[in-house]
Amino acid sequence: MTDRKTLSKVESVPAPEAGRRVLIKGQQTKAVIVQAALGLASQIGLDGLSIGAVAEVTGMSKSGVFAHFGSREELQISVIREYHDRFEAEVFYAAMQKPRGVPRLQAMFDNWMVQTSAEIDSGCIYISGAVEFHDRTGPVRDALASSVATWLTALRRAVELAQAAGQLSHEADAHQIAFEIHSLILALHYEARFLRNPVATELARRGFSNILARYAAGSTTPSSVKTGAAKSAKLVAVPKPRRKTASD
Amino acid sequence: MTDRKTLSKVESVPAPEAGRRVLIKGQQTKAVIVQAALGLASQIGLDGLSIGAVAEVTGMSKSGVFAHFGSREELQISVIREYHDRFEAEVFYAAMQKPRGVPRLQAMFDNWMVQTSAEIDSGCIYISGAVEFHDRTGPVRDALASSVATWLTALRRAVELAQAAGQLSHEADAHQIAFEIHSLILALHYEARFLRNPVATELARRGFSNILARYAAGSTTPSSVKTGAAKSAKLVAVPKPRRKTASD
DNA sequence: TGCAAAATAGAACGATCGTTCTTTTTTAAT
DNA sequence: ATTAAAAAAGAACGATCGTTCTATTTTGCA
Repeated sequence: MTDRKTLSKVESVPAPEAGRRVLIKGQQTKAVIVQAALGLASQIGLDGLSIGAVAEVTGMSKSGVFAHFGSREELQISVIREYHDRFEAEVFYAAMQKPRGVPRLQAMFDNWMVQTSAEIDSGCIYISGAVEFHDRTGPVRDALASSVATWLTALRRAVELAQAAGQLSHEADAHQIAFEIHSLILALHYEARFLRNPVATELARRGFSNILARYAAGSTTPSSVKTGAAKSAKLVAVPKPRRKTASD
Repeated sequence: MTDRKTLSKVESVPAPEAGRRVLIKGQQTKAVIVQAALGLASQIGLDGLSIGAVAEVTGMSKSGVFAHFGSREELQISVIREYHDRFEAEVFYAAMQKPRGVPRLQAMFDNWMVQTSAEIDSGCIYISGAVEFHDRTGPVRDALASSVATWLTALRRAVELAQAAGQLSHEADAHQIAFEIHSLILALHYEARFLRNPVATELARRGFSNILARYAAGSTTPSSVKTGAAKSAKLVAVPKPRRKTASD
């Protein structure tokens, strides 16, 4: 039940139909707790997230907070779900409104940059969590890895759609392009947040432009990007087998 | 005293000349402790490094370990210095034997890849430490940031030398190229260590090849070269006072 | 071989943590 | 308004942490 995968806002409220007594107060405060916990976890990490700190922030008692989750792990997982939902809404869904191809890919990156730029101050649990749960096992790690993998898969699919639309060349594997995009975000976070490099944001943006230019369909030189849906005359090797691109 | 900067193996042993009684036993066990502590910190992070764990690994008592450092922070700083020295020897100095330009830059990246590949199992305190000490202050963070910044500066200088030698174009700023190289290493670590992506190493290598190809002098903009000692236009990062940087 | 200094061990401290148990307060349907 | 369930508080537990203090052992020069 750790899986989040795609959109599934369901399950949040246990549906008051069957149960005789339905107290919604618990769900409300639970939501408040999760929001506060996400704020804390972003700053000090999922691993450093303590129930006592959450209690202090929300003005509750430790046991009061604890009762809503039954364990710290469950609280951590709730935080991951909350972050997943927010990220999905603000980065993924927002970009899905753009037409397939480079425009959508560009929107994904732009939204991701906005998100990451905000996280230069607040922190990012996808990045801190990766470090904290490197070689651990258990439901928290699974929830985190699953959530990240879902997003990276969506990113790669956007690259594939851009290739299918003839806007990016098939010269490189979609995995390669997605990897390079991901790497820019990681470097932005590292250099801006830790090293306090004020130009990191610009470096990341330029890096993305370089990637688009390099893989622009039909251009061997990164001089221009062809936005037309021209069929790419592949000058270079390896025509990739097409994949069933789950349409939208 | 937190600074490490360039090579300076001095200071490790307090020089037995003046002191009347010199017991070297302490230095020996201290070195053993630091090595063990580095091994532990690589796995669980600098922040998770506990004196009790180090004591258990080395077969000593907590207070016995503690006495060598006086505080946990000092132990952490010793670990950072140890890592810095190893990294410098195996990645930086080893590459400095190659001729300036692309060969040296390639060697730096190759050595870095070897180091990072090994750290997919063991962990890397430059990466975990960055997450743990994001928005903290104090000597530990300073030591860590200083050490990382020193290496990234060396990397950027290698890029500049390759540009000066006419092997890389001046189309892009050296900061941009160094940033993109750094980003590949970070993504390799993230995807290989956390997401267990088995092809991450290959993706990173190919990414570096792409960078070299993109910025190969004469490929896109045949901006011919100034072989003179190119003055680096500094726009950057970490305003540190310059130090005697062994020219080469 | 003595002997002081250095190195190490051992026990205990206050603090914080997640968790459990018990008690009190609040909620919402009757 | 009554009342039982749900929500929240409060106190206490065992464990772990960094650190301090006091003994004990080991070291290396005289």
